[in-house]
Amino acid sequence: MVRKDFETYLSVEGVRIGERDVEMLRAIDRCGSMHRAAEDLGRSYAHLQRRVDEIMDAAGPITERERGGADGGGTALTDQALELVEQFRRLRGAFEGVAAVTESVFPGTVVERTGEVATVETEFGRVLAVVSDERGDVRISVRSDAVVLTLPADAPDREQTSLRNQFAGTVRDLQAGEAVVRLTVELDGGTELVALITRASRERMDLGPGDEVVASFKATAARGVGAVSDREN
Amino acid sequence: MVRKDFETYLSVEGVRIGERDVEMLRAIDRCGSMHRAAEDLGRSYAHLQRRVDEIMDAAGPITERERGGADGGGTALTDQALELVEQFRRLRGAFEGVAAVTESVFPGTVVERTGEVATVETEFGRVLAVVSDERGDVRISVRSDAVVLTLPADAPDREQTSLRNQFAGTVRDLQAGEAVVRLTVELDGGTELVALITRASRERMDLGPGDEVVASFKATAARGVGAVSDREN
DNA sequence: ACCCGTAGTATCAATGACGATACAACGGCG
DNA sequence: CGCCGTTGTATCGTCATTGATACTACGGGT
Repeated sequence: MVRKDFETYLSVEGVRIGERDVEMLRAIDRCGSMHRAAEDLGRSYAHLQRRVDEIMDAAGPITERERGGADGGGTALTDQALELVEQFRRLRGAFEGVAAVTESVFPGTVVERTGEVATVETEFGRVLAVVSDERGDVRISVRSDAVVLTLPADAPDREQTSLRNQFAGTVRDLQAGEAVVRLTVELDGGTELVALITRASRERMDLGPGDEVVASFKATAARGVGAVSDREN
Repeated sequence: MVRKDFETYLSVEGVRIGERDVEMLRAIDRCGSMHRAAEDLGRSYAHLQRRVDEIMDAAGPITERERGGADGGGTALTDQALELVEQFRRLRGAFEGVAAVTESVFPGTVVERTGEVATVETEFGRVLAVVSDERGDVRISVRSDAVVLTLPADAPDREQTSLRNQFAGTVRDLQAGEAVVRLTVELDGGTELVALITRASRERMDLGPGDEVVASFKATAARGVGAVSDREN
């Protein structure tokens, strides 16, 4: 089975700060010196030091270094460096979220567009989605953690919310995890849309197979990509 | 300024299929033979062929090849390969969405947790968020494309929807793009939450600075990461 | 029988990343 | 003054990736 995978980077001034760099910065922070950090990570001091300099050149004052003295000196990270590390971890966390989540995919046709947002005709109705530059036939993919379920009686007025895409359906499958429940909702035309909601939400709404629900998602949570084959023959 | 960056992969049987591989597959599809694909991409046939074999070993029948004949033979992609390419593009699209979107970050403290979902105490109230394994002080980051805005009069009943996190606030800043508007909402305690909604949504709801709104987001759209420094001293 | 463009394989060279090693400079302390 | 653990810098060897090159095998046309 294919697994979604990724690598995270923060690019600044042409330098890409990756996982390895962040581990390096954390080791320096932890150890208080680049020598001990290098030893701790099992890598050479020379290249570690050179890499820190490269990052400093691009990203600004990331370290404060002292040499000589009773303890021989040392290197400390600046707050700016810690902020960088934290930003990296937030970004990686967001990517992990994408990689961990299943998505629902269905075909459609772009019928209108304004900038990046397009109206796509599908089997179950019109969907607003982010479509970068394709036109014609596309496949829409909706992150299942972006799908909001509402009981039909309480469905918000379409005019009064930024939740543009709303579709009625019935709950089919239900897989309970430790904290999160994976619900499959069948829309018109038989299209299946997966929604990820917390266990507590499912219990409060008392959802189960056969129940009618309204599934909603924002236009910015739906993305369209075009057909793939450019075959010449 | 730092830019969010990433590389996308699909891993199958220990082989990581990346951007370069997908470009290779598309070139084969486009050109009809590996030789012409190699030339088209400006890379050597030998390694391209070897790489295709590696991917075939891992991912199954990706190509159908013929040699000899009037045209000398050629290589075609199977539907399975096209599906793989499309899956890659969908994944990359999802990552692009994450990288393009701004996020709102605010500090909080984990007060309770069930599996990956934690209740986090913040300046403006309790937030349900996905927190992998941290405890104590964390920073919550909310993707701004996951924030749903509703007019207070029409705010959905908390009990009847899977939108767990709801906070009242007032619109402060408003930056209009071509198709998408970036709204800053000030919550209790002065915390600022950024929401990305379509231009049409903003017009329909007639939102502007000073207006009261309810900002909502799902627990699965909020992620917490722990403090970064493990300093020993 | 030969030609041609393809698939398939083996081998060498260039490149880049990185560890290993060596050495100078620094500065408080005994 | 010399010791020590740092920060810096330069150089060399190793390894992995990949382009370059050369070769064989294939099979339908001419």
